[in-house]
Amino acid sequence: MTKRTKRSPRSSSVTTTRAATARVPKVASAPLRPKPAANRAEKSAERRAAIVEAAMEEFIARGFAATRLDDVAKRAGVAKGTIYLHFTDKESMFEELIRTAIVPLIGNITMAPPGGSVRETIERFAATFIQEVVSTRRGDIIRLIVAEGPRFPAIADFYFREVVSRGLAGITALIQLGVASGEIRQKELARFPQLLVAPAIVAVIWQSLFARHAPLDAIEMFKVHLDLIFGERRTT
Amino acid sequence: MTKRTKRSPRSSSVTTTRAATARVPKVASAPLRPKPAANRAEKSAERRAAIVEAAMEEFIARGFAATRLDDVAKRAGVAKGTIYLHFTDKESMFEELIRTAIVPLIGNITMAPPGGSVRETIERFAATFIQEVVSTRRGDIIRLIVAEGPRFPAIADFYFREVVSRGLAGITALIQLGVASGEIRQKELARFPQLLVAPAIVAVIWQSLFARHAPLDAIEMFKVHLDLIFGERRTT
Amino acid sequence: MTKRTKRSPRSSSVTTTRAATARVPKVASAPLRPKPAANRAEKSAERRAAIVEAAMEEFIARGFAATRLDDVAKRAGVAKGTIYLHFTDKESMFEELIRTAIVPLIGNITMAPPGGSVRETIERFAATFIQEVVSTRRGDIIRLIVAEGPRFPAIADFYFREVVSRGLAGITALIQLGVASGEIRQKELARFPQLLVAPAIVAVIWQSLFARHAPLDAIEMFKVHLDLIFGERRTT
Amino acid sequence: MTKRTKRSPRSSSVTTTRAATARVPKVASAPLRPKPAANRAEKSAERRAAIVEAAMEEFIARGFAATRLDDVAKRAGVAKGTIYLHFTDKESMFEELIRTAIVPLIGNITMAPPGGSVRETIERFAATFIQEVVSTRRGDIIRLIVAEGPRFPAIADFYFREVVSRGLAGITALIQLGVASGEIRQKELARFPQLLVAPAIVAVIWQSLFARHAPLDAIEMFKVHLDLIFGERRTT
DNA sequence: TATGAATGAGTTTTCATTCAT
DNA sequence: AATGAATGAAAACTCATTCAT
Repeated sequence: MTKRTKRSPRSSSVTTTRAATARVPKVASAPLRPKPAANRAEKSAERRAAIVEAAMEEFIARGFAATRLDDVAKRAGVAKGTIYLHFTDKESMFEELIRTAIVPLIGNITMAPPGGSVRETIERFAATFIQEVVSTRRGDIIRLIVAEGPRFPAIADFYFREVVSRGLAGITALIQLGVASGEIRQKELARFPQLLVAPAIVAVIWQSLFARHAPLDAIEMFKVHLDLIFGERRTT
Repeated sequence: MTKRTKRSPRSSSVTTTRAATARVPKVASAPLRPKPAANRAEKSAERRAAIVEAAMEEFIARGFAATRLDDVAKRAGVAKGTIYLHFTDKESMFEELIRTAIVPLIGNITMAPPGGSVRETIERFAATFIQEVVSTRRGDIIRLIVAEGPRFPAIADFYFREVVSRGLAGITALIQLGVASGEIRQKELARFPQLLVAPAIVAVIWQSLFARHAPLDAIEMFKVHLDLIFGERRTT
Repeated sequence: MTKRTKRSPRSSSVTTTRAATARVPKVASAPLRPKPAANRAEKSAERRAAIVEAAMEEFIARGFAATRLDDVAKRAGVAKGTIYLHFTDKESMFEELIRTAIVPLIGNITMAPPGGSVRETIERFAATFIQEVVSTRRGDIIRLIVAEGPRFPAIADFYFREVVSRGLAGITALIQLGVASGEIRQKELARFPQLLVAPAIVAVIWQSLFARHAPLDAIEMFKVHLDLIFGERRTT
Repeated sequence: MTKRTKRSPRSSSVTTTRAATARVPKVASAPLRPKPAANRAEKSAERRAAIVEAAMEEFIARGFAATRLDDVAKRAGVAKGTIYLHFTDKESMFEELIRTAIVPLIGNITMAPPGGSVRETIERFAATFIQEVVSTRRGDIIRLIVAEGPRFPAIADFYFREVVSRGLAGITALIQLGVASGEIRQKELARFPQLLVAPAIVAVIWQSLFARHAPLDAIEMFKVHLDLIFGERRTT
């Protein structure tokens, strides 16, 4: 993107739609049919999923510019040309990948069931987030966005719009709930919902950069963080 | 190799004038001219500085892999080959840049004068950090480290050793001081000094990714953060 | 990397015709067409052969260091990148070329049919060698080995192992045969089989360096040489 | 040479002259004056000799194209620019070097004192040649000429004119002398004086390519060779 | 004269993209 | 639809040559 002079029409909306419909849950799909008897569409979808999976791994491991489509194809078990049957080019592939990657995240986030106290809700959400994101490959996606965001404004924009602003809105609501119920003393916290998630972000970064030097217990850290906000906790 | 065409005479249209202006004794010449006419060593140092500066800009803007040394040279106003007089190759240039970039950061961190309460000390340090790092180009260096760290383990290692572990050690000491003096109620905080700096990290990331969508008052956010740790502040 | 401008459509002006001509079952297609239309594997082999041929010419004409792969590609009628589909890099290409170049030589050498006297056998071999090597491009390969050997020890090693030591062993055997049969009086010759081939080597060198100043009748020279060894010959 | 488009006037005659007058016998010059008190001209001559010496080593080790003037300068202990005070460019430096390198060889060759039988004369000459050339760095110069000759026709021409044709003429005369005196039975040998020196050439090549695999006693080999020509020798 | 930093054309190598099969 | 050989623009790196000091 940075330097590309003329970009052929990429129709990001179309591409995104395609991604949404094509994306087949990798593990769940297998049992549906006996392996060999997959039809055209299914096979194509499988191939696409393999490419997406492989590309994700490579992009995470090397970043956008250093990733070779050759490697992606090899890892996905398809020919290089096949990638171009599913994606316009490397750049749009990357953008689409990042976009589709966060779909499940949003699902989990908004799915947070509302029962119990505000602290419990947040704790539950945090536990999920840490287990699903910080400790997994998805954390690397966040790092990837941090890494490539400046060069892919479209991604930063999309991410801000679809994830960050929504997520922070939800957190703000929770904080206000907590303030109203007296669980949270610091009213000002609602002005900076980022403060609530900051330890999670730091945990994500820590895992990919420094985990091997000094492992970090993200859950425990987050609990201490919540103690700062809600006051000393009683149990573990 | 054998193919090179003869080099055409460079800019100096009148070669004969050389004899007139040149021939100044090396060492004695320095005092003769005031500022603009630097000697060889100085000029070389200037060039190197220009390369470092230009490379920093390019690396920050594009990341390691997507940065072209051609562009670095152009931006620095030197020839491509000149870069190789100062750095072995692109990779070691990058590593050296990252390393030298944090030297001033360390300076500022360790320079923190010890007067006043723990909160005041931290507040002072945070203000400096935010002004000097979050709001400047140096914040991008942190983002760059986050972005390229996994591909440059040497950098992550160096950074952990020289900056992170030292910084966290200092912060831990401060926290323990605060706990001892009663300023900080949460003893557990000392186990996770990352919590103290998390908002600063988040601010850095926010600035480079989302600032244009929603500006963030990092200083104010940090104050609210400190209120969580030290209890409600009195003044603004 | 990110900078690439979109590739303009290559030579094939009418892309639509592709659908008509394509879609032929891979394996079955071969017999359909006679000679000019080679299949993929054949075409690749042809290309490789063209590269080998072109590279040989260039290496012989310029030596290793001064040869440009650009020229090799141009001469072979392929794109620069195509070379790298067949060879790892310039150096290994050179080494492989030299290695494969001598295979036919070895074939000819060992193929020497055993009939007649020792002198006749040697004469026959020498005639073959001179016709096939000294007077052809292959002689230049020998000169190339002499030229580049010191910088490519692997080549010198290989050549010594596969060609020189074997060839000299064979010659030694022949000499001993001749000594035993009384054809050769000088028993000591078996200690220096190099003496037998020395004129051929000198002829090779002479051809590439001095032929245009003074042509050399290698065959006649070799006959005189054999007269020294076997005694005066009867006919011319 | 091969590709160079425009060559600035190199005035090879002038250059050669310069070389002839500038060339100071390296070892003999030192005792003439106490080391530190060398004057301008002497210093310059010393520098030039150092460059010639260093260049020779490098050219022999790497060939023309692969030799870097940087390395030559370093080895000679001068600055890179200094080379250009003595030589027009790399190419003319190479040509001049090759030319001046054989001057002492010619000296030794023509200096051969005429006493004794033809065999003795040749034996004496061969011994000198093997000791002075085959076993020394000068043999590599011959190999260098073989290696680079085709790319430097001027060198091949010069060498043929100044060394080869003269040398062969001398050898032819010797052979005719031997034939006349009855020492040599093979009259035809005079038609191919190359046969006489072939073993020496082969020895030179063998030394640089295969000596480490199988050492070759060049003197002994040459004696056997002479036995072929003159008949069995009596003593060693 | 000597120096060596600077230059930039030239060379090797890579890799996104195309297209005949 | 899938393949993967072929392409060639672009990028890293080299090094002969220049020239200010």
